[in-house]
Amino acid sequence: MKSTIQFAPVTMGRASEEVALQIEAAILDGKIEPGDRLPSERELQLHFNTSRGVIREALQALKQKSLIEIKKGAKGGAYVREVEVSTAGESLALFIKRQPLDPQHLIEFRESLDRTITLLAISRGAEEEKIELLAKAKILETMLRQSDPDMVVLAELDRELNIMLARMTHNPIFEWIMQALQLGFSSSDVTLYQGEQYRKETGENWKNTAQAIADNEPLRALSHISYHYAMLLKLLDAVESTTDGNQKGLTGKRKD
Amino acid sequence: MKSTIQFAPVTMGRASEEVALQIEAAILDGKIEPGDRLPSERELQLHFNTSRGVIREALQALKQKSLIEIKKGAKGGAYVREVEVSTAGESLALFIKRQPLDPQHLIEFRESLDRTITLLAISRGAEEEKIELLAKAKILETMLRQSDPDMVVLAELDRELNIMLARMTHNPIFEWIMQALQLGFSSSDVTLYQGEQYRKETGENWKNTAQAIADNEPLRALSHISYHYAMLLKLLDAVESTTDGNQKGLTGKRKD
DNA sequence: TATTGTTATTTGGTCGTACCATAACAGCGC
DNA sequence: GCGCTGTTATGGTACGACCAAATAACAATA
Repeated sequence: MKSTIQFAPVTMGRASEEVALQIEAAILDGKIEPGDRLPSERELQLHFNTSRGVIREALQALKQKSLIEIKKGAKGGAYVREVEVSTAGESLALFIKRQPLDPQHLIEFRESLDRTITLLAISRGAEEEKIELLAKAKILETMLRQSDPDMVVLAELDRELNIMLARMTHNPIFEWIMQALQLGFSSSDVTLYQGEQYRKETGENWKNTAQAIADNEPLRALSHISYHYAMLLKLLDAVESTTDGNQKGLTGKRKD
Repeated sequence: MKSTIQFAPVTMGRASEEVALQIEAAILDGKIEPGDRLPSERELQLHFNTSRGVIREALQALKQKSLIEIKKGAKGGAYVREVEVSTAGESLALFIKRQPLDPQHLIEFRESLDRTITLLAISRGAEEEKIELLAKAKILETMLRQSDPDMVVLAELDRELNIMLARMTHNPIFEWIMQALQLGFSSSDVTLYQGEQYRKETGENWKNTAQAIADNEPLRALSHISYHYAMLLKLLDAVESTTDGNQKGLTGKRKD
């Protein structure tokens, strides 16, 4: 549609980066909007007066940043993506995966986050949201009572509960942080569920916490949260003392 | 050093993604460590039994994720990068640029974070750290009293204070989050300092808060923090009412 | 010996062309 | 109208060549 978009020809440095920067700037400035399709690689190749490889590398970079989405075939090409919460979370998740964290630090952070979120959820969350949260918590608890629950479904449900709670703050930043955390730790959290006692108490705690939230009783909710994390810490100590510490706990890497 | 690293040849789907995934996995599993250099593009081309373009696109993706760093010339190549905090911050910055956040949400998040961090800093921070924090806070306050302070230096000092406080929790997660936030919002924070009243009160508040921390008086510290953010909100309201709301406040984009 | 200038080699960066794979579309025949 | 088939636009892959930069090896010189 718009041939008015000006691309300066490129000569210096890493050409692909220049191209990527120019396109990124165009997107950030809103000159190209989400849903728009930018010219085909062969056209861009002409616009920028460069080779197709350069264009491809630039597009690859933008795709990595989740700025664009690339489709094959006719009418394919690079489409500007919509902004999503999860988008930003991925890199944080990657970061978390690489940096082995002390589980205690993680727990401490999560507890503080949970407390804040819970308080906000109580004061801001809609009635229906609280009811839905409670319902889901009850489902989780029921599932956890079973002798041989499906770990994957379980982890997913736990994840959903956390995110739902974060969403109830009606503050996207908390939702974003929570999503990132879930993304980063989802794989390791599963292992925890294997402890039977942990399962049982976790289920109860979720239910109790959700109940307290539904009843608008912040102190009771916080109390349950504290209990939950205290238990987690205790469990962690037990695990660490048995395995003699050559592992990194929650975020540790497991051998294949 | 280790030629034992096995790369499976690639045939299906988007080859470059496959390559990227395999290398990423190798890095994440610790099979290749930070500082290590992976084979040259031409060698990888053979390992993966693919074209050089594919390899280049894969490397480009990993570079974008800040997993590797690419150098030219002899002894050049792709080197596995050290993990850095700023890495995670960049995507947050991008996220914020595209999705202007409601300043109130931002303030809310920062306040909750500050409160948690402050409490932890009081209980965990070493004496010297507290003294240093107080010293820096006093410097900031002094600078802010001047009629024509250097905004850039000021913002930098403010940033340092925040990060130092976060570091005093002795929990790297808080430090990371704070760094990411500083990275993401640094540009917009500067504008705030232009309000004279804000400057003055902010300086005093930092000094008071640091003093309270040094004195191990959590409640007093929290009180100052609350006051600070309350003032920020008030100021924000004023700004928004005057500009008639066509801007996004803290995170809004400014015209060139 | 130490410093400096030169050459060679390695390695990423770019270019160009050809070809393949796929997704949408346009006809065509039924 | 339905379904098949070819057409076409477009990304994905493959070679092959050359350029540019960084380093190393070596020679020349003070």
